[in-house]
Amino acid sequence: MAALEKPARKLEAQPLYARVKGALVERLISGQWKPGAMLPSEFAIAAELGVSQGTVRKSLDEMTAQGLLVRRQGKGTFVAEAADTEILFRFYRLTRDEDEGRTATRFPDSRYLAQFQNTANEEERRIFNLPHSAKVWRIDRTRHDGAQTLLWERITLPCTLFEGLSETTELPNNVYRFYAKNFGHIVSHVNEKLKAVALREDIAPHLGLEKGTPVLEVDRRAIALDGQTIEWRVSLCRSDVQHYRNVLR
Amino acid sequence: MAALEKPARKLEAQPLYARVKGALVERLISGQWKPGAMLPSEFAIAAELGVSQGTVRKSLDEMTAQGLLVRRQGKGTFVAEAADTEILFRFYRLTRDEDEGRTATRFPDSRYLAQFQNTANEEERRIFNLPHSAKVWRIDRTRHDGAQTLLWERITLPCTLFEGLSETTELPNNVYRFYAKNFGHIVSHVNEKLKAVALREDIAPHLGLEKGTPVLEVDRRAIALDGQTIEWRVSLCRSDVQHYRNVLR
DNA sequence: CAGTGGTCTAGACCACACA
DNA sequence: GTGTGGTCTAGACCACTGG
Repeated sequence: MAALEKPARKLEAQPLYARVKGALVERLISGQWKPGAMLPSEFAIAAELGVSQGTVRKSLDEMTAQGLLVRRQGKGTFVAEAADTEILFRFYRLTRDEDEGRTATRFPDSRYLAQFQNTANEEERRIFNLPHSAKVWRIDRTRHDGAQTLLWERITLPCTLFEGLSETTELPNNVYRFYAKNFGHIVSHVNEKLKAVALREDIAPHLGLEKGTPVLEVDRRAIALDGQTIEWRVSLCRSDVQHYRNVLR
Repeated sequence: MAALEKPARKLEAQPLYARVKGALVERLISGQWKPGAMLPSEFAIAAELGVSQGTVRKSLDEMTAQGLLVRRQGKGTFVAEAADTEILFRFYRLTRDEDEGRTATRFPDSRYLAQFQNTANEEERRIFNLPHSAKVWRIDRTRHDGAQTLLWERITLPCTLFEGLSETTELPNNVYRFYAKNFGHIVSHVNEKLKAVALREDIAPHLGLEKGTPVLEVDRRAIALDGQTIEWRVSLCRSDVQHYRNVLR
Protein backbone atom coordinates (compact mmCIF):
# COMPACT_ATOMS: atom_id res chain seq x y z
CA MET A 1 0.00 0.00 0.00
CA ALA A 2 1.28 3.39 -0.94
CA ALA A 3 1.34 6.54 1.10
CA LEU A 4 -1.98 8.09 2.01
CA GLU A 5 -3.33 10.51 -0.55
CA LYS A 6 -3.34 14.14 0.35
CA PRO A 7 -6.84 15.58 0.66
CA ALA A 8 -7.79 18.22 -1.87
CA ARG A 9 -8.09 21.02 0.65
CA LYS A 10 -6.74 21.11 4.14
CA LEU A 11 -9.92 22.61 5.50
CA GLU A 12 -12.25 19.75 4.78
CA ALA A 13 -9.73 17.05 5.61
CA GLN A 14 -9.90 14.73 8.59
CA PRO A 15 -6.81 14.83 10.80
CA LEU A 16 -3.98 12.72 9.49
CA TYR A 17 -4.14 10.26 12.38
CA ALA A 18 -7.84 9.69 11.66
CA ARG A 19 -7.10 8.78 8.05
CA VAL A 20 -4.28 6.53 9.18
CA LYS A 21 -6.71 4.83 11.56
CA GLY A 22 -9.23 4.43 8.76
CA ALA A 23 -6.61 2.78 6.56
CA LEU A 24 -5.68 0.39 9.34
CA VAL A 25 -9.28 -0.49 10.20
CA GLU A 26 -9.77 -1.25 6.49
CA ARG A 27 -7.14 -3.94 6.79
CA LEU A 28 -8.99 -5.49 9.70
CA ILE A 29 -12.30 -5.43 7.84
CA SER A 30 -10.75 -6.85 4.67
CA GLY A 31 -9.16 -9.66 6.64
CA GLN A 32 -5.65 -8.66 5.61
CA TRP A 33 -4.80 -8.63 9.31
CA LYS A 34 -6.64 -11.48 11.02
CA PRO A 35 -7.40 -11.79 14.75
CA GLY A 36 -4.24 -12.75 16.60
CA ALA A 37 -1.88 -11.51 13.90
CA MET A 38 0.97 -9.17 14.76
CA LEU A 39 1.03 -5.78 13.09
CA PRO A 40 4.19 -4.22 11.65
CA SER A 41 6.08 -1.97 14.06
CA GLU A 42 5.09 1.65 14.48
CA PHE A 43 8.08 2.80 12.46
CA ALA A 44 7.33 0.32 9.66
CA ILE A 45 3.73 1.52 9.37
CA ALA A 46 4.87 5.13 9.56
CA ALA A 47 7.39 4.64 6.76
CA GLU A 48 4.88 2.79 4.60
CA LEU A 49 2.23 5.47 4.93
CA GLY A 50 4.65 8.38 4.85
CA VAL A 51 3.80 9.84 8.25
CA SER A 52 5.68 10.14 11.52
CA GLN A 53 5.78 7.46 14.17
CA GLY A 54 3.92 9.68 16.65
CA THR A 55 0.98 9.96 14.29
CA VAL A 56 0.80 6.20 13.85
CA ARG A 57 0.96 5.83 17.63
CA LYS A 58 -2.07 8.06 18.08
CA SER A 59 -4.06 5.91 15.65
CA LEU A 60 -2.96 2.68 17.34
CA ASP A 61 -3.78 4.08 20.77
CA GLU A 62 -7.32 4.89 19.69
CA MET A 63 -7.81 1.45 18.20
CA THR A 64 -6.45 -0.12 21.36
CA ALA A 65 -8.89 1.94 23.44
CA GLN A 66 -11.69 0.61 21.19
CA GLY A 67 -10.57 -2.93 21.93
CA LEU A 68 -9.58 -3.68 18.33
CA LEU A 69 -5.90 -4.10 19.12
CA VAL A 70 -3.80 -5.35 22.01
CA ARG A 71 -0.35 -3.88 22.58
CA ARG A 72 2.35 -5.65 24.54
CA GLN A 73 5.51 -3.80 25.42
CA GLY A 74 8.58 -5.47 24.00
CA LYS A 75 6.53 -7.84 21.84
CA GLY A 76 4.37 -5.96 19.42
CA THR A 77 0.86 -4.88 18.48
CA PHE A 78 -1.72 -7.59 17.79
CA VAL A 79 -5.25 -7.80 16.42
CA ALA A 80 -7.54 -8.47 19.40
CA GLU A 81 -8.75 -12.03 19.64
CA ALA A 82 -11.51 -11.55 22.20
CA ALA A 83 -9.76 -14.33 24.08
CA ASP A 84 -8.84 -12.88 27.44
CA THR A 85 -11.17 -13.23 30.38
CA GLU A 86 -11.74 -9.52 30.37
CA ILE A 87 -12.86 -9.51 26.76
CA LEU A 88 -14.86 -12.67 27.25
CA PHE A 89 -16.84 -10.88 29.92
CA ARG A 90 -17.02 -7.66 27.99
CA PHE A 91 -20.43 -8.58 26.66
CA TYR A 92 -21.53 -10.85 29.47
CA ARG A 93 -23.21 -8.76 32.15
CA LEU A 94 -25.13 -11.27 34.22
CA THR A 95 -23.81 -11.99 37.68
CA ARG A 96 -25.04 -14.42 40.33
CA ASP A 97 -26.44 -12.47 43.24
CA GLU A 98 -23.99 -14.06 45.68
CA ASP A 99 -21.06 -13.01 43.46
CA GLU A 100 -21.91 -9.37 43.93
CA GLY A 101 -18.95 -7.03 43.93
CA ARG A 102 -16.42 -9.01 41.99
CA THR A 103 -16.47 -9.55 38.28
CA ALA A 104 -18.29 -12.71 37.30
CA THR A 105 -15.93 -15.61 37.66
CA ARG A 106 -18.17 -18.33 36.30
CA PHE A 107 -19.28 -18.56 32.71
CA PRO A 108 -22.37 -20.74 32.23
CA ASP A 109 -22.39 -23.63 29.78
CA SER A 110 -25.02 -24.08 27.08
CA ARG A 111 -27.63 -26.67 26.19
CA TYR A 112 -28.98 -26.61 22.64
CA LEU A 113 -32.70 -27.01 22.11
CA ALA A 114 -33.07 -26.33 18.40
CA GLN A 115 -31.07 -24.99 15.48
CA PHE A 116 -32.65 -24.66 12.06
CA GLN A 117 -33.03 -22.47 9.01
CA ASN A 118 -36.21 -20.52 8.42
CA THR A 119 -37.51 -17.92 6.08
CA ALA A 120 -37.00 -14.57 7.76
CA ASN A 121 -40.11 -12.95 9.15
CA GLU A 122 -40.81 -9.25 8.80
CA GLU A 123 -39.06 -8.24 12.00
CA GLU A 124 -35.93 -10.20 11.09
CA ARG A 125 -35.88 -8.70 7.60
CA ARG A 126 -36.10 -5.23 9.09
CA ILE A 127 -33.34 -5.84 11.64
CA PHE A 128 -30.88 -7.33 9.16
CA ASN A 129 -32.10 -5.36 6.15
CA LEU A 130 -32.87 -8.54 4.19
CA PRO A 131 -34.93 -9.05 1.00
CA HIS A 132 -38.13 -11.10 0.89
CA SER A 133 -37.71 -14.85 1.22
CA ALA A 134 -34.21 -14.49 2.69
CA LYS A 135 -33.28 -17.20 5.17
CA VAL A 136 -32.05 -16.96 8.76
CA TRP A 137 -30.67 -19.37 11.31
CA ARG A 138 -32.59 -19.58 14.58
CA ILE A 139 -30.75 -21.14 17.48
CA ASP A 140 -32.58 -21.77 20.76
CA ARG A 141 -30.58 -22.68 23.81
CA THR A 142 -30.51 -22.46 27.58
CA ARG A 143 -27.55 -21.55 29.75
CA HIS A 144 -26.78 -23.17 33.09
CA ASP A 145 -24.64 -22.98 36.15
CA GLY A 146 -24.49 -26.54 37.38
CA ALA A 147 -28.02 -27.88 37.66
CA GLN A 148 -29.60 -24.44 37.66
CA THR A 149 -30.96 -22.93 34.46
CA LEU A 150 -30.15 -19.21 34.30
CA LEU A 151 -31.64 -18.12 30.98
CA TRP A 152 -33.29 -19.12 27.73
CA GLU A 153 -32.33 -17.37 24.53
CA ARG A 154 -32.88 -17.34 20.81
CA ILE A 155 -30.02 -16.27 18.54
CA THR A 156 -30.91 -15.21 15.00
CA LEU A 157 -28.28 -15.02 12.24
CA PRO A 158 -28.74 -14.16 8.54
CA CYS A 159 -27.70 -17.20 6.49
CA THR A 160 -25.91 -15.06 3.91
CA LEU A 161 -23.41 -13.90 6.52
CA PHE A 162 -22.80 -17.36 7.94
CA GLU A 163 -22.28 -19.65 4.95
CA GLY A 164 -21.17 -23.09 6.06
CA LEU A 165 -22.97 -23.15 9.41
CA SER A 166 -24.88 -26.42 9.80
CA GLU A 167 -27.58 -27.77 12.08
CA THR A 168 -24.99 -29.62 14.09
CA THR A 169 -22.35 -26.92 14.63
CA GLU A 170 -22.46 -25.97 18.30
CA LEU A 171 -21.61 -22.41 19.10
CA PRO A 172 -18.64 -22.15 21.49
CA ASN A 173 -18.80 -20.17 24.70
CA ASN A 174 -17.22 -17.14 23.10
CA VAL A 175 -19.43 -16.73 20.05
CA TYR A 176 -17.99 -13.41 18.96
CA ARG A 177 -14.55 -14.89 18.67
CA PHE A 178 -16.13 -17.73 16.70
CA TYR A 179 -17.78 -15.27 14.32
CA ALA A 180 -14.46 -13.50 13.77
CA LYS A 181 -12.38 -16.61 13.23
CA ASN A 182 -14.76 -18.51 10.98
CA PHE A 183 -16.73 -15.84 9.17
CA GLY A 184 -14.57 -12.73 9.42
CA HIS A 185 -17.20 -10.66 11.26
CA ILE A 186 -15.55 -8.53 13.93
CA VAL A 187 -18.05 -7.16 16.42
CA SER A 188 -17.46 -3.49 17.16
CA HIS A 189 -20.30 -3.01 19.66
CA VAL A 190 -23.67 -4.32 20.75
CA ASN A 191 -26.92 -2.44 21.44
CA GLU A 192 -29.09 -3.79 24.22
CA LYS A 193 -32.67 -3.06 25.23
CA LEU A 194 -33.82 -4.32 28.64
CA LYS A 195 -37.32 -4.88 29.91
CA ALA A 196 -39.04 -6.71 32.75
CA VAL A 197 -41.65 -9.07 31.32
CA ALA A 198 -43.94 -11.83 32.53
CA LEU A 199 -42.53 -15.26 31.69
CA ARG A 200 -44.28 -16.85 28.71
CA GLU A 201 -45.93 -20.21 29.19
CA ASP A 202 -43.81 -21.98 26.55
CA ILE A 203 -40.53 -20.88 28.13
CA ALA A 204 -41.55 -21.45 31.76
CA PRO A 205 -40.64 -25.17 31.87
CA HIS A 206 -37.12 -24.44 30.62
CA LEU A 207 -36.43 -22.04 33.46
CA GLY A 208 -38.26 -24.07 36.08
CA LEU A 209 -40.42 -21.10 37.05
CA GLU A 210 -44.14 -20.41 37.04
CA LYS A 211 -45.71 -18.77 34.03
CA GLY A 212 -46.01 -15.04 34.72
CA THR A 213 -42.91 -14.76 36.91
CA PRO A 214 -41.05 -11.48 36.23
CA VAL A 215 -37.97 -12.16 34.10
CA LEU A 216 -35.42 -9.84 32.51
CA GLU A 217 -35.69 -9.65 28.73
CA VAL A 218 -32.49 -8.59 26.99
CA ASP A 219 -32.83 -7.71 23.30
CA ARG A 220 -29.36 -7.46 21.79
CA ARG A 221 -28.11 -6.49 18.33
CA ALA A 222 -24.44 -7.08 17.53
CA ILE A 223 -22.95 -4.60 15.07
CA ALA A 224 -19.86 -5.44 12.98
CA LEU A 225 -17.02 -3.10 12.09
CA ASP A 226 -18.68 -2.22 8.79
CA GLY A 227 -21.92 -1.22 10.54
CA GLN A 228 -23.91 -4.30 9.55
CA THR A 229 -26.10 -6.00 12.18
CA ILE A 230 -24.84 -9.57 12.26
CA GLU A 231 -26.65 -11.11 15.23
CA TRP A 232 -29.99 -10.60 16.98
CA ARG A 233 -30.45 -12.25 20.33
CA VAL A 234 -33.35 -12.21 22.76
CA SER A 235 -32.56 -13.60 26.21
CA LEU A 236 -35.06 -14.28 28.99
CA CYS A 237 -33.12 -14.28 32.23
CA ARG A 238 -34.10 -15.54 35.66
CA SER A 239 -33.99 -12.55 37.92
CA ASP A 240 -34.34 -14.27 41.29
CA VAL A 241 -30.78 -15.63 41.46
CA GLN A 242 -28.84 -13.25 39.22
CA HIS A 243 -28.76 -9.64 38.12
CA TYR A 244 -27.51 -7.53 35.21
CA ARG A 245 -24.67 -5.26 36.24
CA ASN A 246 -23.65 -2.09 34.52
CA VAL A 247 -21.09 0.63 35.14
CA LEU A 248 -21.71 4.07 33.68
CA ARG A 249 -18.71 6.38 33.36
CA MET B 1 2.01 24.76 43.68
CA ALA B 2 5.58 23.80 43.00
CA ALA B 3 6.98 21.35 40.50
CA LEU B 4 6.16 17.70 40.99
CA GLU B 5 8.59 15.83 43.20
CA LYS B 6 10.83 13.33 41.52
CA PRO B 7 10.16 9.76 42.64
CA ALA B 8 12.91 8.02 44.57
CA ARG B 9 13.59 5.42 41.92
CA LYS B 10 12.57 5.52 38.32
CA LEU B 11 11.53 1.88 38.34
CA GLU B 12 8.69 2.15 40.80
CA ALA B 13 7.47 5.47 39.51
CA GLN B 14 4.24 6.06 37.68
CA PRO B 15 4.65 7.75 34.31
CA LEU B 16 5.02 11.48 34.56
CA TYR B 17 1.70 12.18 32.84
CA ALA B 18 -0.06 9.95 35.38
CA ARG B 19 1.37 11.95 38.26
CA VAL B 20 0.44 15.18 36.51
CA LYS B 21 -3.10 13.85 36.12
CA GLY B 22 -3.18 12.90 39.78
CA ALA B 23 -2.11 16.40 40.77
CA LEU B 24 -4.82 17.92 38.57
CA VAL B 25 -7.55 15.58 39.83
CA GLU B 26 -6.51 16.60 43.36
CA ARG B 27 -7.45 20.16 42.51
CA LEU B 28 -10.86 19.02 41.34
CA ILE B 29 -11.42 17.01 44.50
CA SER B 30 -10.22 19.82 46.76
CA GLY B 31 -12.51 22.26 45.02
CA GLN B 32 -9.67 24.50 43.94
CA TRP B 33 -11.08 24.18 40.42
CA LYS B 34 -14.86 24.18 40.59
CA PRO B 35 -17.26 22.89 37.93
CA GLY B 36 -17.46 25.37 35.08
CA ALA B 37 -14.13 27.02 35.88
CA MET B 38 -11.53 27.47 33.19
CA LEU B 39 -8.17 25.82 33.71
CA PRO B 40 -4.86 27.57 32.99
CA SER B 41 -3.51 26.97 29.51
CA GLU B 42 -1.50 23.87 28.73
CA PHE B 43 1.71 25.88 28.69
CA ALA B 44 0.92 27.55 32.00
CA ILE B 45 0.28 24.21 33.71
CA ALA B 46 3.40 22.76 32.10
CA ALA B 47 5.55 25.63 33.31
CA GLU B 48 4.10 25.46 36.80
CA LEU B 49 4.71 21.73 37.15
CA GLY B 50 8.03 21.75 35.32
CA VAL B 51 7.03 19.38 32.52
CA SER B 52 6.52 19.79 28.81
CA GLN B 53 3.28 20.86 27.20
CA GLY B 54 2.88 17.50 25.47
CA THR B 55 2.89 15.72 28.81
CA VAL B 56 0.23 18.02 30.21
CA ARG B 57 -1.81 17.44 27.06
CA LYS B 58 -1.76 13.70 27.58
CA SER B 59 -3.08 14.14 31.14
CA LEU B 60 -5.78 16.55 30.01
CA ASP B 61 -6.81 14.22 27.17
CA GLU B 62 -7.31 11.35 29.59
CA MET B 63 -9.34 13.50 31.95
CA THR B 64 -11.44 14.70 29.02
CA ALA B 65 -12.04 11.10 27.96
CA GLN B 66 -13.21 10.41 31.53
CA GLY B 67 -15.66 13.25 31.25
CA LEU B 68 -14.02 15.34 33.98
CA LEU B 69 -13.04 18.16 31.63
CA VAL B 70 -14.43 19.77 28.51
CA ARG B 71 -12.04 21.28 25.98
CA ARG B 72 -13.10 23.89 23.48
CA GLN B 73 -10.72 24.87 20.73
CA GLY B 74 -9.87 28.53 20.82
CA LYS B 75 -11.50 29.03 24.23
CA GLY B 76 -9.87 26.85 26.82
CA THR B 77 -10.23 23.80 29.06
CA PHE B 78 -13.09 23.75 31.58
CA VAL B 79 -14.17 21.60 34.50
CA ALA B 80 -17.15 19.57 33.30
CA GLU B 81 -20.48 20.85 34.54
CA ALA B 82 -22.63 17.88 33.57
CA ALA B 83 -24.73 20.48 31.83
CA ASP B 84 -24.79 19.46 28.19
CA THR B 85 -27.55 17.22 26.95
CA GLU B 86 -25.08 14.48 26.31
CA ILE B 87 -23.80 14.55 29.85
CA LEU B 88 -27.31 14.94 31.20
CA PHE B 89 -28.24 11.68 29.54
CA ARG B 90 -25.00 9.98 30.44
CA PHE B 91 -26.64 8.42 33.47
CA TYR B 92 -30.19 8.37 32.19
CA ARG B 93 -30.76 5.16 30.26
CA LEU B 94 -34.54 4.86 30.07
CA THR B 95 -36.14 5.44 26.71
CA ARG B 96 -39.76 5.44 25.68
CA ASP B 97 -40.43 2.45 23.46
CA GLU B 98 -41.63 4.63 20.62
CA ASP B 99 -38.40 6.65 20.77
CA GLU B 100 -36.35 3.60 19.91
CA GLY B 101 -33.25 4.29 17.89
CA ARG B 102 -32.55 7.86 18.77
CA THR B 103 -31.15 9.09 22.03
CA ALA B 104 -33.83 10.02 24.49
CA THR B 105 -35.02 13.51 23.76
CA ARG B 106 -37.40 13.91 26.64
CA PHE B 107 -36.35 14.12 30.24
CA PRO B 108 -39.16 13.39 32.68
CA ASP B 109 -40.08 15.81 35.45
CA SER B 110 -40.33 14.85 39.10
CA ARG B 111 -43.02 14.82 41.77
CA TYR B 112 -41.89 14.65 45.39
CA LEU B 113 -43.67 12.31 47.76
CA ALA B 114 -41.53 12.47 50.87
CA GLN B 115 -38.18 13.82 52.00
CA PHE B 116 -37.01 13.26 55.56
CA GLN B 117 -34.05 12.34 57.77
CA ASN B 118 -33.85 8.92 59.35
CA THR B 119 -31.40 6.87 61.31
CA ALA B 120 -29.54 4.69 58.84
CA ASN B 121 -30.51 1.04 58.80
CA GLU B 122 -27.95 -1.73 58.53
CA GLU B 123 -27.93 -1.85 54.74
CA GLU B 124 -27.47 1.90 54.44
CA ARG B 125 -24.64 1.84 56.97
CA ARG B 126 -22.92 -0.88 54.98
CA ILE B 127 -23.34 0.90 51.65
CA PHE B 128 -22.05 4.24 52.87
CA ASN B 129 -19.70 2.83 55.51
CA LEU B 130 -21.42 4.77 58.29
CA PRO B 131 -21.18 4.37 62.08
CA HIS B 132 -24.14 3.35 64.26
CA SER B 133 -26.86 5.95 64.69
CA ALA B 134 -25.68 7.93 61.67
CA LYS B 135 -28.43 9.73 59.81
CA VAL B 136 -29.45 9.61 56.16
CA TRP B 137 -31.81 11.53 53.92
CA ARG B 138 -34.48 9.48 52.19
CA ILE B 139 -36.18 11.11 49.23
CA ASP B 140 -39.10 9.38 47.55
CA ARG B 141 -40.33 10.67 44.24
CA THR B 142 -41.99 9.68 40.99
CA ARG B 143 -41.02 10.72 37.51
CA HIS B 144 -43.45 11.52 34.73
CA ASP B 145 -43.80 12.23 31.08
CA GLY B 146 -46.93 14.30 30.85
CA ALA B 147 -49.74 12.49 32.66
CA GLN B 148 -47.97 9.14 32.59
CA THR B 149 -45.92 7.96 35.56
CA LEU B 150 -42.73 6.25 34.41
CA LEU B 151 -41.03 5.27 37.64
CA TRP B 152 -40.94 5.48 41.43
CA GLU B 153 -37.63 5.85 43.18
CA ARG B 154 -36.03 6.32 46.58
CA ILE B 155 -32.80 8.28 46.82
CA THR B 156 -30.70 7.83 49.95
CA LEU B 157 -27.96 10.29 50.92
CA PRO B 158 -25.74 10.31 54.02
CA CYS B 159 -26.45 13.51 55.98
CA THR B 160 -22.78 14.06 56.72
CA LEU B 161 -22.03 14.54 53.04
CA PHE B 162 -24.99 16.82 52.41
CA GLU B 163 -24.95 19.40 55.21
CA GLY B 164 -27.51 22.12 54.58
CA LEU B 165 -30.04 20.04 52.68
CA SER B 166 -33.52 20.62 54.08
CA GLU B 167 -36.89 18.96 53.85
CA THR B 168 -38.02 21.52 51.34
CA THR B 169 -35.07 21.62 48.93
CA GLU B 170 -36.22 20.06 45.70
CA LEU B 171 -33.61 18.21 43.73
CA PRO B 172 -33.22 19.61 40.21
CA ASN B 173 -33.43 17.43 37.12
CA ASN B 174 -29.69 17.05 36.93
CA VAL B 175 -28.91 15.94 40.48
CA TYR B 176 -25.26 15.15 39.86
CA ARG B 177 -24.62 18.69 38.79
CA PHE B 178 -26.46 19.82 41.91
CA TYR B 179 -24.25 17.63 44.10
CA ALA B 180 -21.13 19.06 42.47
CA LYS B 181 -22.18 22.69 42.69
CA ASN B 182 -23.57 22.72 46.20
CA PHE B 183 -21.64 20.00 48.01
CA GLY B 184 -18.46 19.55 45.98
CA HIS B 185 -19.09 15.88 45.24
CA ILE B 186 -18.08 15.08 41.66
CA VAL B 187 -19.48 11.76 40.48
CA SER B 188 -16.86 9.71 38.66
CA HIS B 189 -19.07 6.72 37.85
CA VAL B 190 -22.15 4.79 38.92
CA ASN B 191 -22.64 1.07 39.47
CA GLU B 192 -26.02 -0.34 38.56
CA LYS B 193 -27.66 -3.69 39.27
CA LEU B 194 -30.80 -4.54 37.31
CA LYS B 195 -33.51 -7.07 38.10
CA ALA B 196 -37.04 -7.86 37.03
CA VAL B 197 -39.31 -7.90 40.08
CA ALA B 198 -43.00 -8.11 40.86
CA LEU B 199 -44.44 -4.70 41.70
CA ARG B 200 -44.95 -4.23 45.45
CA GLU B 201 -48.42 -3.41 46.67
CA ASP B 202 -47.43 -0.11 48.28
CA ILE B 203 -45.85 1.22 45.08
CA ALA B 204 -48.52 -0.04 42.67
CA PRO B 205 -50.87 2.95 43.04
CA HIS B 206 -48.05 5.37 42.19
CA LEU B 207 -47.36 3.65 38.88
CA GLY B 208 -51.01 2.97 38.09
CA LEU B 209 -50.34 -0.74 37.63
CA GLU B 210 -51.60 -3.90 39.29
CA LYS B 211 -49.65 -5.34 42.18
CA GLY B 212 -47.40 -8.12 40.84
CA THR B 213 -46.81 -6.56 37.42
CA PRO B 214 -43.20 -7.11 36.27
CA VAL B 215 -41.18 -3.92 36.69
CA LEU B 216 -37.53 -3.14 36.20
CA GLU B 217 -35.65 -2.55 39.46
CA VAL B 218 -32.50 -0.45 39.08
CA ASP B 219 -30.21 -0.38 42.11
CA ARG B 220 -27.64 2.37 41.62
CA ARG B 221 -24.63 3.51 43.66
CA ALA B 222 -22.95 6.77 42.67
CA ILE B 223 -19.22 6.89 43.38
CA ALA B 224 -17.37 10.18 43.83
CA LEU B 225 -13.87 11.01 42.60
CA ASP B 226 -12.39 10.03 45.95
CA GLY B 227 -14.03 6.58 45.80
CA GLN B 228 -16.74 7.33 48.38
CA THR B 229 -20.30 6.19 47.69
CA ILE B 230 -22.38 9.34 47.88
CA GLU B 231 -25.81 8.27 46.67
CA TRP B 232 -27.87 5.09 46.72
CA ARG B 233 -30.92 4.98 44.52
CA VAL B 234 -33.47 2.27 43.92
CA SER B 235 -35.81 2.87 40.99
CA LEU B 236 -38.85 0.81 40.06
CA CYS B 237 -39.52 1.43 36.41
CA ARG B 238 -42.60 0.68 34.32
CA SER B 239 -41.47 -1.69 31.64
CA ASP B 240 -44.55 -1.68 29.43
CA VAL B 241 -43.94 1.73 27.87
CA GLN B 242 -40.19 2.19 28.18
CA HIS B 243 -36.95 0.21 28.20
CA TYR B 244 -33.41 0.49 29.50
CA ARG B 245 -30.92 0.86 26.69
CA ASN B 246 -27.26 0.05 26.85
CA VAL B 247 -24.38 0.05 24.40
CA LEU B 248 -21.44 -2.24 25.08
CA ARG B 249 -18.20 -1.48 23.29
C1' DC C 1 22.05 -8.34 22.16
C1' DA C 2 18.41 -6.19 18.81
C1' DG C 3 13.64 -5.01 18.34
C1' DT C 4 9.40 -3.65 20.25
C1' DG C 5 6.26 -0.42 22.56
C1' DG C 6 6.13 3.54 26.34
C1' DT C 7 7.40 8.10 27.75
C1' DC C 8 9.01 12.73 27.28
C1' DT C 9 10.62 16.79 25.08
C1' DA C 10 10.89 20.88 21.90
C1' DG C 11 9.26 23.18 18.35
C1' DA C 12 6.40 24.09 14.30
C1' DC C 13 2.14 25.18 12.16
C1' DC C 14 -3.07 25.11 11.85
C1' DA C 15 -7.94 26.24 13.28
C1' DC C 16 -10.90 28.60 16.21
C1' DA C 17 -12.75 32.39 19.47
C1' DC C 18 -12.93 36.90 20.74
C1' DA C 19 -11.74 41.60 21.32
C1' DG D 1 -4.14 40.67 16.59
C1' DT D 2 -3.44 37.49 20.65
C1' DG D 3 -4.33 33.38 23.04
C1' DT D 4 -6.40 29.05 23.11
C1' DG D 5 -6.49 24.05 21.90
C1' DG D 6 -5.43 20.56 17.79
C1' DT D 7 -2.15 18.31 14.88
C1' DC D 8 2.26 16.75 13.34
C1' DT D 9 7.12 15.99 13.37
C1' DA D 10 11.83 14.51 14.90
C1' DG D 11 14.55 12.71 18.11
C1' DA D 12 15.90 11.03 22.65
C1' DC D 13 15.78 7.73 26.22
C1' DC D 14 13.48 3.98 29.04
C1' DA D 15 11.44 -0.72 29.90
C1' DC D 16 10.24 -5.04 28.39
C1' DT D 17 10.80 -9.45 25.50
C1' DG D 18 13.17 -13.05 23.61
C1' DG D 19 17.02 -15.04 21.11
